[in-house]
Amino acid sequence: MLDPKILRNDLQLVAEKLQRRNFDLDVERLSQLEDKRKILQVKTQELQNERNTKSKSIGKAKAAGEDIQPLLDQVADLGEKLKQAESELNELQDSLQDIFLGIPNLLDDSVADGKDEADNVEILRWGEPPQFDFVPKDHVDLGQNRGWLDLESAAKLTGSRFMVLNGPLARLHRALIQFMLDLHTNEHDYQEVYVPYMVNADSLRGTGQLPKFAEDLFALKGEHEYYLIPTAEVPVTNIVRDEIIEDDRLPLKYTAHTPCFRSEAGSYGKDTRGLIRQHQFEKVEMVQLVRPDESYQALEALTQHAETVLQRLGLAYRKVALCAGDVGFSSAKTYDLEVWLPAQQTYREISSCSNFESFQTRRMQARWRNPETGKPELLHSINGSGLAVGRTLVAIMENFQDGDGNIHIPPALQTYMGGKTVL
RNA sequence: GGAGAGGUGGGUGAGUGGCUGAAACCAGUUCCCUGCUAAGGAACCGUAGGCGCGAGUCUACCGAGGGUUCGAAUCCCUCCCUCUCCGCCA
Repeated sequence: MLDPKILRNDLQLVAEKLQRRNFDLDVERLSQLEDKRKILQVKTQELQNERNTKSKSIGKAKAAGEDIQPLLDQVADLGEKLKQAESELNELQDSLQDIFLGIPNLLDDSVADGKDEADNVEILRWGEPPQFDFVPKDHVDLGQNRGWLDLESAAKLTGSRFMVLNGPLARLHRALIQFMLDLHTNEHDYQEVYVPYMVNADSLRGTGQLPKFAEDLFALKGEHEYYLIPTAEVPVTNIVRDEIIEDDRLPLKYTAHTPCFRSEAGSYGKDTRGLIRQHQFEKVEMVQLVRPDESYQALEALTQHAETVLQRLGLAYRKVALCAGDVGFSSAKTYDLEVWLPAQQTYREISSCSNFESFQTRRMQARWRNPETGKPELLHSINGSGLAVGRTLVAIMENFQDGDGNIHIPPALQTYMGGKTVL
């Protein structure tokens, strides 16, 4: 959510900035509602004031043993008027809130203009895409040839966009998770957390998935209104919801491995082959909660932490800064890391690292106590994948295959594979 | 699932219809005293919002939402959560 003060005072400016994302803000309607709100709020508060004062004087009169009936008569119709004013005001504030919750974050000035992913800005490339003296297979062929990947069973068990892994591939998948968690906790100073895989609606509102993106989520049936998490970002960031963090605890750096569940509504026909786009996938996530003036520095560092995973594995990748049209709803600035996939002869997203500034923390009232002012102020939140495990598995299979259908295990993972060097 | 207890400001914890936005203590900030890494004293010290150039002033908030009342932290209802005991269980 944007700062309501900016929305009140600089509505026109906000609208202009949002144009960069192709978001049309209904300035007219918003300022009309806002004007109405002001009038109604003043009126309501005046009525409340009147009620409070009169009630107090009734209390005093009663204590003094006076007849309070005349005073009671005075406030006879006040209650009705007040009740109506209050409910009108509530209604108005609810609709303002609905509008506010639907407005995306303002972009950082460094974000380039652009319409879609074609306009993203490449920052760097790392590593050389491998050269093969044979036609490289894709991960589906590689996996199915050895019986490691069983999509038929997954379809039987559940449906499309799920996977069953067997034997060594299942182990490699697990090894990747351990490797990533160890790297971030041992070398990057993150605290590992284990969190629920189901969350309530408040948490999803906090990080921005609700109310606007409900169709991307799996909602549970039953007595609880719970949702499967689409990313660890949701439970981990919401740890600080409604909290005031003392300065000496900052920055908070969390890492967590969780499954992620996405309905992938609206992506029909996209990436239907293989493991690139699944309803359920594993991810190791990094989340930081930092002082506002440190958040862009933290974004660079966090992105670097994700890059380190790729570098240690020896996977070629490129880093791109998303353009205005491609940055997500809640983010002010986003870097994507894209790993080289030989079968597709292209770079594919494997990590997304964003600075949300105070967009999420305002929704969840996550604050810190600024020692300079002594006052609670909003934190900034940063997160990024480090990395998406399923896609990393795909990248390893495809990049480290040989002509005989073997997968060579990167040295960094070998200790996690019991010393094995080849799958 | 059954029985009971409870949810109050950054923390601990009083408060059972008006004088309580909330005692006291701890933490914090400022000042005083003290010639020294101690101790003592005083003042300030919740969050959000409205109006006002401003000093200021008004409103809301005591788990959440309803209700009763001129008036609710306090009474009633529903829900959520925590703790204790019993049952069940990976």
